[in-house]
Amino acid sequence: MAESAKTKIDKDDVQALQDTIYVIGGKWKLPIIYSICCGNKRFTDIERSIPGITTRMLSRNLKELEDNMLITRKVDPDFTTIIEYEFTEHAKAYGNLILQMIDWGKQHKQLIIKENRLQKQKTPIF
Amino acid sequence: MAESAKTKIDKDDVQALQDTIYVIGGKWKLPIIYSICCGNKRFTDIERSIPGITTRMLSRNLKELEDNMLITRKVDPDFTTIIEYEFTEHAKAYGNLILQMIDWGKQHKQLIIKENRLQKQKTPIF
DNA sequence: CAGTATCCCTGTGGATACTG
DNA sequence: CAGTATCCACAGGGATACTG
Repeated sequence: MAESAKTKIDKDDVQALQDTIYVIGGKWKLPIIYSICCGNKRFTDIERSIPGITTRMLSRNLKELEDNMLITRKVDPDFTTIIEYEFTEHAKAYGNLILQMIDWGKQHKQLIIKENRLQKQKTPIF
Repeated sequence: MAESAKTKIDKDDVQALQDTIYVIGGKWKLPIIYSICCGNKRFTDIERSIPGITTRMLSRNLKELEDNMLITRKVDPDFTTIIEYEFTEHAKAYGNLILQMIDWGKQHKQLIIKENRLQKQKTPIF
């Protein structure tokens, strides 16, 4: 009984975190979500708004986001070349998180730069 | 001037999001952070608390989190086999985000299950 | 415009064995 | 206890070219 408190954690929570990262993980998911957040709806607009993304990556990631019901893909009934991506209601509950991640990322960058920790990184972020 | 509003997005924000996902991305980072959040401090405790993680993955990810200054590694001056991982102050500002991600992950899971979208996933999460 | 198709490379992660 | 070392598989991602 004198055993030091072995803290257990909720396995469901671990699973939830892994699910979350599975859905929004990878290099492009958050930027794409953010771009749509900002009002971009069409493929080429989203593509142009995100520096460095390729059509292939955009296409794949849009599909995955659609599979995970974060966005919907709508084809214009008259002009089938007009396709618009929009958030689902479910995804909108997520917007706040994104803003926080942006904030956190910026703060983090400042910190890392200030502390001159760049050398220790195998794969520097910046 | 009749051009439809081409929405631009803040490139710095995109970068911040990519930095964030770089730091906390991958399968194990969030679970590890969460485990430490829950009070686990030592290697073996953390390892046991996260289902499926291997020593290799834990070791690597702890090191990366340390490089990114989210945690500190403290060696007991008397017992060098006692090593404790703790959050930096910087990382604590992050706790709230984690709780939100757990929440979101759980909600998302419910939704996906309800909508019977599982079949459409190439790599089912659940 | 809104994507596919190919090819190729790297990094992440898993399995297993070993160590100060 | 707290890790390394090795080997290997696969998915994510980049470059480039092509299409309805």
